[in-house]
Amino acid sequence: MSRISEPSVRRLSHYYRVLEEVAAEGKRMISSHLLAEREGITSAQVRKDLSSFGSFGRRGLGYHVEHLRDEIRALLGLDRRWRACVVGAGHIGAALLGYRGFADQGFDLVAVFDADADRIGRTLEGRVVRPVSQLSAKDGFEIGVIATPVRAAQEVADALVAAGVQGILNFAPRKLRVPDSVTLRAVDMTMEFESLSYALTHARAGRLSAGRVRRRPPRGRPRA
Amino acid sequence: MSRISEPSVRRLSHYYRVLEEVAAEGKRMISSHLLAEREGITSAQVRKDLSSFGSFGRRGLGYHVEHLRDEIRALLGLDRRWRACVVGAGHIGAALLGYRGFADQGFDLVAVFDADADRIGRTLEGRVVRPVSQLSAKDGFEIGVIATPVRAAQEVADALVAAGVQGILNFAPRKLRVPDSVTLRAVDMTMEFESLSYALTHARAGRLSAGRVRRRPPRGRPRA
DNA sequence: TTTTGTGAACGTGTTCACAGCG
DNA sequence: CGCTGTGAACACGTTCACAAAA
Repeated sequence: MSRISEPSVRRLSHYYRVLEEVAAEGKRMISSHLLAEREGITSAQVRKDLSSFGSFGRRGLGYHVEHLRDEIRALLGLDRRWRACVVGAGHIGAALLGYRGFADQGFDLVAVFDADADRIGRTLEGRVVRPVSQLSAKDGFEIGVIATPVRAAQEVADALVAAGVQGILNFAPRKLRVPDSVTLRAVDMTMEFESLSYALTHARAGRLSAGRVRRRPPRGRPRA
Repeated sequence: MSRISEPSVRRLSHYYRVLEEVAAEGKRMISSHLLAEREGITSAQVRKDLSSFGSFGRRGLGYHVEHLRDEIRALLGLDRRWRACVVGAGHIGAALLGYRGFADQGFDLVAVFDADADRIGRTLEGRVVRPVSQLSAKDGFEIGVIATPVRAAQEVADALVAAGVQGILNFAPRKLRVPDSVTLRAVDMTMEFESLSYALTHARAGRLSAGRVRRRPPRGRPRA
């Protein structure tokens, strides 16, 4: 297990979901081809990804569903719980706090902060909104989620770093600067809309890059 | 302007934002180096990206801020308005409908649909929630946004396609199947959390791929 | 001199194709 | 035979480095 590419890690998340589904269906083994099919990628890609982490499959048989699922869960760090806080008690903050799926995956959004005096003290999805000035290391947050307006985002990022978070998930449409020791991920909805707009605008002019269409492999046996 | 890569289009969105800021600051010209600095990429990348769309710069001077901004706006298809609808009147739907930024970029979220009888008829961010069964081609939606629970996502995607949308933005954490003629983009918050979790889990073991750190170019003149 | 535009070099991720094992 | 694991080939995106233009 040497250097793992980021796209590979993202695919791991997908494999994990498929495996959860397949496990629920009661299947015991799954082939790289079947795993790939649900994902829209090639079976070679699946095998490459998995083999870069270890030898999880059995030649001639495929992968043991539950075993592989557990291995991936551990690889992704989902076999533990993460303490996270949300900064920004607006619409997005509320949406995040209200979504049960995160807790199911081990992400506990245990606190909400906001700078707006009108919001402080009110309850949002069961958590009392605290003033952002109270953000400190003694709460032991490992992850900070930024759900503020753009103008506040960098300032909040700095505060989160000062509070000792190891990772930040940023929902504000702005590139943030954080020290190398802090991991940053961004969800940029505005950019996604714009990327869609670009694709639609250029779609009829020859289907340029309008959608990352991925051909399924020919599926027949290799010629010659 | 031949084949444009998707990463290149996404960077275009960033350039656009920087140019809006810089234009507001009253600057007339900007160099590829300055554009790159705000973005954390190399100036060569900026020039490559821009030159793949046309010759917008002037050697020795840089790029004219307002002109380049307008060119990119047109390239991204932001010089027009898009009719979009949101399916799913839950937290995420509400967050999207409540965010003014989309309208500012030309995306009009003109309607909300939901399958839940309790929600239908209620008002959400100024729009009356309509039954998802009413979704039809006569509303002329160009873009459909899926903000439903996972289990409903594929069904809703099919309905949107039937209603004639050209593009779909999916917020449900599930791979969707749509015809090639429809462009699909996905915002997967769950995956983003998991990617963060992976990075944090493996961070101390040698800083593998924990954060896509991009070095600024050496900045000195080329040696030799 | 400054800074763009771009072919060439490079690096990285994906696909192929087959050896190896069950 | 079926299917994984993997080196080799390939495709693609990024960076370099320099000629051309202002």
